[in-house]
Amino acid sequence: MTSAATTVGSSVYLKIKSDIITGALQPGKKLKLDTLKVQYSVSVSTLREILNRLASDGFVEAPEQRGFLVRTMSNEDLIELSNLRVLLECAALKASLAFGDEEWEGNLVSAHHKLTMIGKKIMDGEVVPPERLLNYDWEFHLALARACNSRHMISVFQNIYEKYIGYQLVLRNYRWAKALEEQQLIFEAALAHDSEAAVNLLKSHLRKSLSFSLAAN
Amino acid sequence: MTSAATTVGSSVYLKIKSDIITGALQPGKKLKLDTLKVQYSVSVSTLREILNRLASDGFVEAPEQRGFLVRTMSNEDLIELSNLRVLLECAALKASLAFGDEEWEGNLVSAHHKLTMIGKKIMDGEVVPPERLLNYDWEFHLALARACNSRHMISVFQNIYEKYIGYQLVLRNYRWAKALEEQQLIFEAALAHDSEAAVNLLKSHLRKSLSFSLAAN
DNA sequence: GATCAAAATTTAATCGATAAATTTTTTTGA
DNA sequence: TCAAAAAAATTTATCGATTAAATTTTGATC
Repeated sequence: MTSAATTVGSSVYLKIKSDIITGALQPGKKLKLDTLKVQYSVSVSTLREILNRLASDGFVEAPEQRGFLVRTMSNEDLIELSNLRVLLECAALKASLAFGDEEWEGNLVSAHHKLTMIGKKIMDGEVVPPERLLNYDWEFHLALARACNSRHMISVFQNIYEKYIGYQLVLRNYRWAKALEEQQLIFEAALAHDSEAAVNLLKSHLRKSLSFSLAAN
Repeated sequence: MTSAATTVGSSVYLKIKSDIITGALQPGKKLKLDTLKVQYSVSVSTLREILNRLASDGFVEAPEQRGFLVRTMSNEDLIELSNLRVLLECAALKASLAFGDEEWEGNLVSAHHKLTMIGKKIMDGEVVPPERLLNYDWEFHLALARACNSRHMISVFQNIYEKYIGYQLVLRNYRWAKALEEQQLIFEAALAHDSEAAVNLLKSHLRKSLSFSLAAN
């Protein structure tokens, strides 16, 4: 999801963020400095830098004078994040379809192919680490949005996506088969440069994904 | 724009952020730890926590292993931020008009009144600190969006607004008269619960504001 | 005079220690 | 027995110092 890091600070940042997204660090959990210090082999100062970043990102809450805790996520939050995702991702997709060139299409085909491959493996009962699948899911959705010509848009979208996705990662049996079908249709509409169809299919995909998560709760 | 802070960390955070927005710390400027440490009377560790937060917020760039610098802003950035503002603020306004109750309207009337008052003072040639005006501008736009029932939406919107507004703050003679007229019309349409008109007026206001900033560059 | 390498300097990243605040426990008095 | 106050323990916020990396300067060579 992000590139390799060279400093202690950024590698532990990525690790903790990933641990929050995957649920290894559970929502609401108190993040005590002395404990984390040992767990991640890092000093308090560096740890505090990391937790401050994560607080700004919205993965950690930081009530004044009483440390840090993993952000909690209500159904309300999930709905809000999903709505934001629809708003941002649909706008980005529309722009991508307007601006996208060969470079963009090539990247999209590649991302779709990888997602399909790993999807088949899962359907065949093969054991696949969930982070791997999530990564391909992200790459596909990023590929759709990428040609929108707006770094700021992509950056906001990525943050919202990451916050949203944690919820689904916990669901052990997500509706992978259905999701893959829907993504296939989005892909085809995008390649055909049928903007309206692609946007509607994406919107519907995201809404169904939300309903499933809410129901499975 | 934000409430008072109790710790050294958060008060200096607000100060530095404000200094970046107002241009007291100029775009591209290297933020050397030893220098800032003295300037803001704070230790390196606390300073680094602050700069990490600002980096996540997008006000500061933090290239690996080479410290921090104030983020630069190209015309391209300004256009992207304006487009995002249109997308987010219009969606929020539409939702506000659907959900908004008496509480919301009362707050909006108050924000509009304050903005109008200070606008008149400026037109009369009175000297008003730009941060004050900016604060009222923010309060008005926040009041429009507030009833959208989405904390996440408001939080993203605020971040984009703050990044965008820095540009205009530098312009000593902004088109205040015109802007106030436009905001008056938006206000009236919002109170009349004319969703389509309000959204279109807001969109047009934001586009004109962008054009002005680009031309004045 | 230009180019590269090595040394010196500056700057950033990381660490452990102290001070300030919060939370928990114990004590005291009704 | 309970509640409030005081004391102790834990935890956070802040600081200064050390280590490591990047940048600049110097000096040697072509």
